[in-house]
Amino acid sequence: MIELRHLRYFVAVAEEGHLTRAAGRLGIQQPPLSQQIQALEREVGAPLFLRHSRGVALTDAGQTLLPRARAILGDVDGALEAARRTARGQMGRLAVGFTSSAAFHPLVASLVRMLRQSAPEIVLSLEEGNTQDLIAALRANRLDTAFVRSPVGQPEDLVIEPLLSEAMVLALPDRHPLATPGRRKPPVIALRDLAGETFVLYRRPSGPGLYDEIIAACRAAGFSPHVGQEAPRMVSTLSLVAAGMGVSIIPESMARLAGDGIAYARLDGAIRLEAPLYLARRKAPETGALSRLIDYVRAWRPAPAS
Amino acid sequence: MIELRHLRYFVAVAEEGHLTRAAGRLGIQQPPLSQQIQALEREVGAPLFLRHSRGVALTDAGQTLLPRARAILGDVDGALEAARRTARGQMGRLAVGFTSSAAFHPLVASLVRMLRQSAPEIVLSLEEGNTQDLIAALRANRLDTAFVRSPVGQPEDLVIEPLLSEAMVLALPDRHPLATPGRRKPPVIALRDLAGETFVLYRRPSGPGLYDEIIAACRAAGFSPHVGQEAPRMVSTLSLVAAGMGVSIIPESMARLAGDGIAYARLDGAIRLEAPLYLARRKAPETGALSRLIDYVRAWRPAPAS
DNA sequence: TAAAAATACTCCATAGGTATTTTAT
DNA sequence: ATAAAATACCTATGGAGTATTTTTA
Repeated sequence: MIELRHLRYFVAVAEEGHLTRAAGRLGIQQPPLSQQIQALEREVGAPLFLRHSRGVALTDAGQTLLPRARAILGDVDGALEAARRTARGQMGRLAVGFTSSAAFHPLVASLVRMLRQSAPEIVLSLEEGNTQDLIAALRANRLDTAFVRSPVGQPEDLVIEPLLSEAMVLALPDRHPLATPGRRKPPVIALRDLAGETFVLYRRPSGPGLYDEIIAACRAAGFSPHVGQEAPRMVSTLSLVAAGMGVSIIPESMARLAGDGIAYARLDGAIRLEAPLYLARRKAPETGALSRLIDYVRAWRPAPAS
Repeated sequence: MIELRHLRYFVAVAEEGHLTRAAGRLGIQQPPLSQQIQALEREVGAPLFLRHSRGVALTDAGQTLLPRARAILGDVDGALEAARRTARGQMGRLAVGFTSSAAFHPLVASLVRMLRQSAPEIVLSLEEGNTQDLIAALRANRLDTAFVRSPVGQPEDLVIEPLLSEAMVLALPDRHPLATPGRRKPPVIALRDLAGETFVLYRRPSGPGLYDEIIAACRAAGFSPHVGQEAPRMVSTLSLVAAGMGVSIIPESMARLAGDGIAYARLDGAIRLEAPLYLARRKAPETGALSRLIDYVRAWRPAPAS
């Protein structure tokens, strides 16, 4: 059975044109080298060298083999090095999912920037979806990790790690009486002032979420909100708000989506409305690129002036 | 030091997802396989498999390595097979030289056709030159073999093997009184009828050759030929004949170059004028493609109706 | 508890070392 | 006569085998 040793020895002999010198270079004696070359020739079924009294020269078969042997030895080194880089998280593929609202968070944007820059050999595939779908994709190994907004409990096979929590803000049509377009800083509005408003809210397909929290906060502020429209995705609420269908309460990071026709206001209420961000992943030991991502998002802090 | 064995075992384990099953497939026991995989992981510096209680699964590093390992194992097989094909003369490169007069011989044409057809992986390089240059190129390893017309003695380092000998024919301008354009078969002309003609002859840069033979044959026929022009290459004599500068005596195979303005005639004389064809090569053991060529030209016989 | 991998040890095949012979110029 | 490769023989590393333990679901 042929081994890399045979190819290493063959290349050395071809380069030296001399068994004894090649043996020296390889750190072995001439007789075992002679035997290994003979074993290789037996495997090939034809001589690779012509024996002269001043050394050896490649036969045609040897000339054919030499560049291929060199390439194989280089490929082996390259393959091992690629595996090492992958283990170090400098290479590989990483499938990251996120809910539509997380897509606008500066953490996600800066993560992508960091990976592109410091580990360009990582093939990043980003996938947007609702929390349900993302969790299913994680379980099906179609994603390595996902940024989600709802805790989803703590399933046996997954780790749902809280990363940060951000304030929620009020989004309202810019022609709305509560919007004050002239001002630089967003106004602060008390939650109870929204008692008469129509709300446009994102509702998770199943289970509790921000929806329930918002309802609860309004109740605590003394009114039961009138929900005029429920949106299937958090981004769609913004379109509906811009269209004047009502007001909405959204994570602060989405306010950077300063689309036409929308104004934002800070909220003041009895219950502070917070939108948490979680990182979900399988319990299986994180590998390479993923642990790099985890390290990064754990250490991440919002840029001071943003 | 990593060996192909490690890669073979790695691929088997990756494909089976199970050390014990992979060991069965490889015809070894599980413990040594476990050790070899560990040795590979030590070499890589990172685990390639995640051990579960139902088998093993590839890590990211393992996933990176797997296609590369497969490619390497395939390349090794391919390299050995290429060497074998080269040894069999089905592959490789072959540099063949020939004098300008041999270029038109059907043997050379059929040789090229045979190689193109039955061994397309042989890269043929053809080079034309005078005998001197061809011999020098052979010695300098720039050619593997050459078809020449003059014996050049039998140098120590070369083998000059006679292949065949062909009749020489008379080439004369087609308006010449001896030319009889109406006839299908070339006329037979006695050498002594050329006593009054002007000859255009190819003369080797050094040493004797066809030139001397032709002069000798004319003398035997009772006259000393009047040489009007000497040409540096045999093909050039034909141009000169076509231009009416005189008549020439050329190998039969060149008569197929039926250029405008030239007629051919068979010769009858006291000395039969023959043009031999030799194959020259180095004494070094012929390899692969060359021995294929040699076998072919030795066995070659002119096609019956040509 | 069961299934699989890892460890501990033993053995032997063979890579590699030493001494010598053969070969080719 | 010399330089190099091949052969013969010996040694010992490590690959593979057997028995057992450890690990994890």
